[in-house]
Amino acid sequence: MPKPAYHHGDLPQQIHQRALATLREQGEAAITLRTLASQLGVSATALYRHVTDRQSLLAELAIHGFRMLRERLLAVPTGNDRHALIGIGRVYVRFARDEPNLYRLMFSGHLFEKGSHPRLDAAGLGAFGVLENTVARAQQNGYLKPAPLAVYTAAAWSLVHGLSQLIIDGHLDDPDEQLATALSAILIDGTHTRPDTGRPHPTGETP
Amino acid sequence: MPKPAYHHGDLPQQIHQRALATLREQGEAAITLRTLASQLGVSATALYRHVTDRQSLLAELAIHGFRMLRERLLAVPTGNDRHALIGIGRVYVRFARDEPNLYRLMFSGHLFEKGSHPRLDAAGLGAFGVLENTVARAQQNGYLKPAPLAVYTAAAWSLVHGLSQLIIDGHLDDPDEQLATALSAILIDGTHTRPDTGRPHPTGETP
DNA sequence: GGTGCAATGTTAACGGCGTTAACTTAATGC
DNA sequence: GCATTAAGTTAACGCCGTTAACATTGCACC
Repeated sequence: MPKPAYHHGDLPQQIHQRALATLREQGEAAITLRTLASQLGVSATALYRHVTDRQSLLAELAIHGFRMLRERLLAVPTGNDRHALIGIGRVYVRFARDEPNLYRLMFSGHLFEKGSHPRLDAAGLGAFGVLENTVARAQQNGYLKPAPLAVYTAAAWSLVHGLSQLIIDGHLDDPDEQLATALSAILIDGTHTRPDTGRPHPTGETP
Repeated sequence: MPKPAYHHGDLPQQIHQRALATLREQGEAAITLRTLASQLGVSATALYRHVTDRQSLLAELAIHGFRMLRERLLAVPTGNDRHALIGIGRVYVRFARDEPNLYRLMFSGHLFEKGSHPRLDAAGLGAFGVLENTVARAQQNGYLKPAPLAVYTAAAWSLVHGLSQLIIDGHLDDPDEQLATALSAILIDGTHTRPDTGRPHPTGETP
C-alpha cells in the first residue's frame, strides 16, 4: 500500500470530498473551514495551504457539479431528436433533484462574481454546451423550425432550469418526472416541424 | 408634524426600509443586523424588539417582494389571451431584472425552510396565483388546448422563473426583453389552439 | 549523507457576525 | 402618581473567515 504522502495524507482531496459530503447533507451554509478542518483532524489554517478561499472551495465544488451534470447529459441517447431533447430535459431535472444542494450552489450567482472563477465559467459552458448541441443537431436535422439557435437553447435551458429550481425549493412536485417530461414535450411540440415521435436520424426530408 | 413616537421613532419601518435598500444595493449577504442598527443610530440588540431573527427580517423583505411582483402582474391587461400571457411573462422577467437581489432572496429556498414562514408562502402563492389565473382564463376561453392546468402553469412558471434566474446571474442577456417575448411566444405557440394574434374575449367558438 | 529550501502544518490573534442575558429608561394605563 | 410594560443599552458568548508569525517535515542537491 502507498504510504501517506507528506504530513497528513492527501489533504487537498480530502478537503474536497468532505466539503462535498457536507454540502450534500446540509447545504452550502453548513460548510465552514473550521469544522471542515476539525473533521479532518487538522488545524483550521492548514486548509489555506490548499485552498485560497472559502469561495474558491465552493467554486471547486460547483465545477465538480457542472462536470457531473455534463457527463450525465452526454449519456443521453442521441439517435432520435425528440427523444434526445426530452431525455436532456429529464436528465437535467433529475440531476437537480438528486443533488439539490449541489445544484443550488452551481447556480447561486450571488456567490460567484461572474468572471472571478474562469474554470467555473468554463465548466458551466461545458454542461450548457451539451444541451446546446442537442438542440442544434435537432435543428440541423430539420426537426426544429429554423429560428435563432440562441432562442431555442435559451428556451430549453430556462425551462429545465426553472423547473429544477422550483422543484428543489418545494414549489412544485414531480415525483415521477411526469412534469419534466410533459414540459419538455410541450416546448418541443411548439417548436418542431413534424408530428412524428420516433424517426431516428432524419436525412433531410421536410413535410 | 407628528413628533417622533417613543424613543427612536418608527424603528420597525426604518429597519425594513434600510434593510431593503441594502438588499437592493449590495445583496442579501450584506444585510447584517449590526451595521443595520448602527446605520439607524441604534444599538444592535435594539432590533430584536421588532424583529425576531435575521431570517424573519429577510422573510419580511421577501414577502414585500412577492407583493410587489403580484401588483405588477395584476397590472397586465387581460383583454386578449395571447397578449395577457406574453405580458405576464415579460412583466415577470422585467421584475426580476429590475430587482435582482430581491428576486434572488424571494427564491432562495435554502434560506426559508418551507412552512417556517407561512406569510411568506402565502405571499408567494399570491403572486403565483396571478399567473395561474391568466393561464386558467386563457384555457377557459379555449385559447389553450385542454390539458391539466397544473401542467401549463408549471410550464409557464418554470420558463419565466428559469429565464429570470439565468438573466440576473449573467448567463443570458436580454437587453430589450426580446428573449422574454420570444420564449413566451414559443411556449404559447406550442399550446394554443388558434393561430390568431389579437382577438379579445373569445366567447366559446373553437376552430 | 548532510544541508538548505520549500512545502506543509500549528498557535495566536483580529475583527465581524448573530444572539442571549441582565439592566436601564421612557411612555402608557389606571 | 404610580406600576407596568415597551423600547433601548451594555456586556458577553460562541462562531466564523482570515492573517501573521512560527514550527516542522520531506525533498533536491552538493
